[in-house]
Amino acid sequence: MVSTTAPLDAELIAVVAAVTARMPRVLTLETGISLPSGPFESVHRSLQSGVRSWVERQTHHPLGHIEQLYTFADRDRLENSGPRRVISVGYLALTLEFRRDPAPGVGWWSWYRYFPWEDHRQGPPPVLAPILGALERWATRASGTAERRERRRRYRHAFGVGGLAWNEEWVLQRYELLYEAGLIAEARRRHPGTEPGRDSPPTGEAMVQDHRRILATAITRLRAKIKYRPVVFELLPPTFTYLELQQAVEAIAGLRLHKQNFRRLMVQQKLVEPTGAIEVQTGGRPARRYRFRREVLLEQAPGGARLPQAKGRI
Amino acid sequence: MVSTTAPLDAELIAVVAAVTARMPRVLTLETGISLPSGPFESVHRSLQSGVRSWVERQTHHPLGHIEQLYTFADRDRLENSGPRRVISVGYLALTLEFRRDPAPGVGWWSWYRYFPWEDHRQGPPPVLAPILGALERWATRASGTAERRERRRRYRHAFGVGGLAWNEEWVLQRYELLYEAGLIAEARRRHPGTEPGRDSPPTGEAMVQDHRRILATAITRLRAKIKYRPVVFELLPPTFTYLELQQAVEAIAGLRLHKQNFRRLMVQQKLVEPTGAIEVQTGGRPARRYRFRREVLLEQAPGGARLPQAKGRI
DNA sequence: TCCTTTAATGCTCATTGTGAGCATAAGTGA
DNA sequence: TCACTTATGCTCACAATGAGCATTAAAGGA
Repeated sequence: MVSTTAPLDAELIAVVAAVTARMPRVLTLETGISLPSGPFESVHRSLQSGVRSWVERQTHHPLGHIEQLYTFADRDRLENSGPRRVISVGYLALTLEFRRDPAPGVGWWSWYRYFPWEDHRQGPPPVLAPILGALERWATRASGTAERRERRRRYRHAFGVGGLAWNEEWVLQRYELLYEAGLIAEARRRHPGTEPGRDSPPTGEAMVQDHRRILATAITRLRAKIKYRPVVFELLPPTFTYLELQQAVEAIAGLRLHKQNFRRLMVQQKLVEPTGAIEVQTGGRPARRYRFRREVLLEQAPGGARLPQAKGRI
Repeated sequence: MVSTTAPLDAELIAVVAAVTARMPRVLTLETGISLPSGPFESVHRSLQSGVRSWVERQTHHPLGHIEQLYTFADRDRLENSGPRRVISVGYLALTLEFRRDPAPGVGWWSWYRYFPWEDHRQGPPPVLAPILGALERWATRASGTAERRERRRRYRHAFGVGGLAWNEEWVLQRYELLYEAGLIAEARRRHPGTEPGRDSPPTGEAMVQDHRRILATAITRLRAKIKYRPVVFELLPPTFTYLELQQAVEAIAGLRLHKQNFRRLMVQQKLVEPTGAIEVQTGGRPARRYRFRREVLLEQAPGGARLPQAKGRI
C-alpha cells in the first residue's frame, strides 16, 4: 500500500460560529470573503489541533467546542490550482464572540449576509420572491418537458413552494440548487460566459473559492444537530434567560419558535437549572437566569428513539 | 496560502456493509484483517470515485450507496509510518452481498466477529460478563479515588450496567473505552509491555492498523442513521417481507424489535408498498412482499422535528 | 381429519409527547 | 392607575408510542 501519487496538500478550513445580537455569525478574514484556513503541517499533532492553531494564529480567537465537518477534494474544486491537488478538511467550531485584539481584516459576519434567503424568523424574507422567480425561469429554460418538470419539482421542494413545508435544514441543498441554476456568483466565476443578467436576483455575498459552500455545509450540520444534542449552550454565556436561549436557537434555525412550548421542552429535558439570579432588564416581568446542566453531557440522553424496541420476552 | 508541508499521502478506506443470513457483514481483504483501501490518485475525479475504484479493483465488488464517514490523521495513527504522513478518508458503502468472482482473500465477515459484545438480539451476549469484569478491574487499578470513580462511571454508562440502558449507538465509545483499558489487541500492539494477562477476556478479532476503529465508526453511524433515514433498503433485495425488513434492522441495531409496532411504523411512514406477491415459505402464515417506495427519497420527510415551531402569529 | 406450532396481521388501551393558545404575574413608563 | 411588555403556568385536543391480546393462515404430524 505504498503510494506513488501526485503531490498533494491537505488544507484545514474552519467555520467558527457564534451568536450575538440575535444573529448567527461566522468568523471571517479579508473583510468577510474567506474563512480561516491553512495547510496541515508536520508540527500539528492532529487535524483538530492544526485547525485550532491556524484559527488562533490568523484571528487571535480561541476556540471551544470543535467537530469535523466534511472533507472536500473534487478535482476542479480550486480555481487556478496548479499541478498540486488539495484535500480540504472542514471543521465547525462553536464559541462566544470575542472582540479584543482581533487581527486585521478579521470580522464576525451574519450568516444571512451570505444566505439571505435562509432567515425566516419574520416569515419568508423579501429576497425569496425574486429568487423563486429566477428559479422558475431556470426551470422553463430546460430543454425537454421531463427536465423542466424535474427542475420545477426540485426547486419547489427545496424552497417549500406551494403547500410544501420550508425545511430549515436543507441549506446546502438550496445553495447547490442556486449554484446549478447559475444564480450564485461563485458559479459564474467558474463557468464564464454565463452573465449575471439584468433580472438576476440578489443571492448574498460571495466568498473565495468554495468557502461559501463549506459555510452552507456547516449551517446545515448545526441546524440539524441543535435538535438532538445540547450544542446551543456552547454559543451562550454561562448564565442566560429562557428568552436568550430561545433567541439563540431561533437565530441558528432561522425560525420563530413557540415560547411556552420551548420552555416546556427545556423543563422536560432538564437541560438547565436556575441559578437563583433574576434578570430585570427584560422590558417586562423579570426573568430567572439559568445555567446549562453540564452533567447531561455525561448522561447523554439518546435523542428520540425511532425503533420500537422489544423489552421483555417477545 | 501556498503550503510547504512535509510529504503527505491521502488514503481512502471503505467500510462496505451488507446483511445476509440475519448477520450484518463487512467486506474485508486478507481473510478478514483489513478493509479495502488505497491511495487517492490523480486519476480519481473525486474522493468518492477513488473509493469506488479501489474497492472494485481489490474485491471485484460493485458499490451502491456511499457516504463519507470521517477523516483520520493523528500523528501516531499508523504503525511504522515513515517520514510521510497519511490522511485517511473513510467511507461507508451499503450494498447487497455479491459472491460471484471475488478476488482472493476477499470475504464477508460478521461485524460481531470484531465486536462480539455488540449483538444484543438474544439479550446481553455471554462475552459481556467477563468484559465487564475486566473493566471493573481496570477501574480498581486506577490511582486515586476520583479516577477510580470516574472510570467506573464511564464504563457503566457506556455498557449500560446497573439501571442504565444499553444504547446500541455507542459502538465507537465502547470500543475506545476497551482500547484505553488495554483490552483490545490493537492497543497492546501499539503500547508493548502491557501483556494480555491470564484473565483477559476475549474482545473480538483484531484488524490491521486502526481499521477496526474505522469499522466501529461506521457501525455507529449506520446504527444512528437507520433511525431517521430509509437506508436499510439499500441492504435489501428489491422485494421483501416485513419480517425480512425487520430482521435487517435488527441485525444492524443488534436489538430485537417489537413486531407489531415495527409494522405499524412502516405503515404510518408509508415507506413501502405491497407488490402483490405472496411469500409462502415463511414457516407460518404466508406473508405479503413489499417494495421500497423510492419516491420517499424525493419527498424526504424531515425526521422528527424537535423544535416547537411557531406557525401563525406569535 | 384434527390438533399443534409458527408466523402474519389486526386492533385495543393506557401513557406520553406535541401543537395551540388562554390566563395570570410582575415589571416599566406615560 | 393604565397600557404595554415579557415571564410563567396551565389546559385541552390530538398524535405517537409501548405493550400485548386476538385472529388468521399456512405446515406437519397424530
